[in-house]
Amino acid sequence: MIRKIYSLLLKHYGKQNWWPGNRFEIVISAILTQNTRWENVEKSLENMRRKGIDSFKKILELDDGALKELIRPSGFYNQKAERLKILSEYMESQGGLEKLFSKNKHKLRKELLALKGIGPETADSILLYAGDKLIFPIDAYTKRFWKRFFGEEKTYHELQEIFHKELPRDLEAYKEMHALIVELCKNHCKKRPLCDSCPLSEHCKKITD
DNA sequence: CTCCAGGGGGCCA
DNA sequence: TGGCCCCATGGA
Repeated sequence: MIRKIYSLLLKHYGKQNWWPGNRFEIVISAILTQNTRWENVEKSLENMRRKGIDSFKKILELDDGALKELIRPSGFYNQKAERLKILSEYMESQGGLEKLFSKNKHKLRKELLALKGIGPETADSILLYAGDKLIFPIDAYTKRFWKRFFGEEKTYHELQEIFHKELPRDLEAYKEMHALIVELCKNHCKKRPLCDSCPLSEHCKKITD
């Protein structure tokens, strides 16, 4: 069923091509986008580019006030500035992204989760989109989608196991499916589902709370 | 004006 | 990953 949904969503919305940028930007935007609209994250990324902040080393060289100012559009800038610093120190201690992502993915995931400000979704997004690891991130949209579609609430781990078991073992499928579910929910899985025009309407249970 | 976004930490029971 | 509150900007 997951594969069927994937193919329906792909046909309806097309390829999303999330996070086509470089690994550095993917990693920092994983923090910046926490509970924040992507358009606001782009403003912050543009601020960083304009100042030539293109490495974790340069983030560490910024004083806290300057960093907060650059990322202000993404909201929660006090805590996100602190979290970017912590993440940058970790990244610098690892000797570069190549070495980092050559580690065992489960070991790396544990290390990321141990950092303040990195929870399951942020860690898994970094591993999938920056590290090209076959790990499927579960976000609020995915939980909402599952509840609408199958009528049951599942935990992060339960949902992740389901997608890992049923999705094609294919990086593009993982990356696209996560983005496609977000696109679907932005349009159709809100509090009041708009089942009629939903591309999955024929398969949806039409849960209305 | 209100609502909420591509979460996570801290704290509590 | 229990539940609740907090963090903050900016678009609709």
